[in-house]
Amino acid sequence: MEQETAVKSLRNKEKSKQKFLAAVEKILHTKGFSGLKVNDIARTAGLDKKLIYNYFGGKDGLIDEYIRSQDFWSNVKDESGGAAVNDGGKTFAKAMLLSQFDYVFKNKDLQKILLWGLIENRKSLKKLANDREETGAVLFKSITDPYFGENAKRYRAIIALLIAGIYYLDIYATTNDCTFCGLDLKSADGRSEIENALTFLIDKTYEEEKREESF
Amino acid sequence: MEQETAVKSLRNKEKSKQKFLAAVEKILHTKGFSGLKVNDIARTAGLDKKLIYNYFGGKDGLIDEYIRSQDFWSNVKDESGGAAVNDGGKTFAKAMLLSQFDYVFKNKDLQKILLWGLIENRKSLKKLANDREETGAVLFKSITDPYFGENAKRYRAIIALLIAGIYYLDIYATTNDCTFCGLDLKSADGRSEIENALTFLIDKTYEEEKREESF
DNA sequence: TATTTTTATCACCAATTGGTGATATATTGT
DNA sequence: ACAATATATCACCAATTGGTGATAAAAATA
Repeated sequence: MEQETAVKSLRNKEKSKQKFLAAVEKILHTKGFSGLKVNDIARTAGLDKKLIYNYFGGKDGLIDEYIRSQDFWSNVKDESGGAAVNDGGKTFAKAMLLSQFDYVFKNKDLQKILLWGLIENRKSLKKLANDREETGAVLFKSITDPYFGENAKRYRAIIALLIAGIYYLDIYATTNDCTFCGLDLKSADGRSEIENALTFLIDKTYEEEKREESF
Repeated sequence: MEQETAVKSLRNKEKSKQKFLAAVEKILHTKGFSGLKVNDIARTAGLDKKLIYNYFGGKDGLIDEYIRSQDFWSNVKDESGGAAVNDGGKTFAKAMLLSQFDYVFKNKDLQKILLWGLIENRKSLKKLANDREETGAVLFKSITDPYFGENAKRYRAIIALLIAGIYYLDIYATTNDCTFCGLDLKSADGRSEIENALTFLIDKTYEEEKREESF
């Protein structure tokens, strides 16, 4: 059957699968998801396209497996691992938003995936969105919801707006060299301005709550 | 040559061009911009594809002319036409953000165009973005910049984040039935929560400035 | 070594893509 | 009615798309 140490052999199924997955990543990075054609993928991988059907059941299966193979949120999840949360998640929220703003800007593959999720209705993409929702849900339910009480939903809406804004601005900055609201989102100047706005808005959001809390 | 009242005739160049533009809109609405193939466009228009090359110089020319033909921002520009701006643009900003949130959600074609601008580098799309920038620049320069003084840039960053967030959330709500930060962006409940957050954040933004202004 | 199974390639398919030259038909002007 | 012109259709092209059956070659098994 199979051998555990089947690495040195020229014909290696696992290695070939990895080549296809790497090809998907490369094409996604260079041409975007509209350039993901079976012929191109096979050519990029240096293998025959028939193997895509043999190993993944087709183009869709390969793409789904690629998306599943990427853990796009792992690098951003535990940025401030176990930081102080006795402030209602204020410092955590700040750190999370700032790190997301930076991480998404640098990770062009993630940008493509985010965009993809806005266009195509692929199951594996929905699973990705669901994962992000579930990790967020833990944070909300355990920390901010009890802290903000009756205004918990408004807090969620604020975070939603800021996260979504971060996504859009980062993607916009990559594909468009035009400004946005007069800000150059590629320059360090423009980006620090966004960072200032993020911390400012979070500060204001918690400031209000503190006042209400002390009635 | 030509006649002004050339409407009743069966062969009418202008009418045919309009048919092509309408076909682009229909396909864009149903299949998205990835479905914009010359053969499909011609079939949808009920005309021969050769005319696309004769009249528009090709597929790109046709698409560019479609984008130019649409004035996507006209409906949202003068929502609060000449409203009170002696409050530093506070009420105007609120009205603008809320109307954008509603308008973009309803206008699926505009969503496609916004998405398109995040993917393809089409000149006509950049012109659209530039138009939005220029109209915004007038507002910023004349009203909010002098009002916020040294914090003018931060104000711009806040508006950028909120506008971008609105875009992303509206598009997300259309193509994805999943929640975002636990909010159902399709339901009236979830959407009013976002609206609350928008007004809240604008209030907070101006509140701070008032305090600083009175030193 | 011989055989079987796995891995990979090849040739080929129908359908679709963008694009064009030749031609037909309608409209206009004389 | 006639030619000239504008409008539209048609047949066809090469290149690319997704997809498959037959076959070759390497590896594992006997």
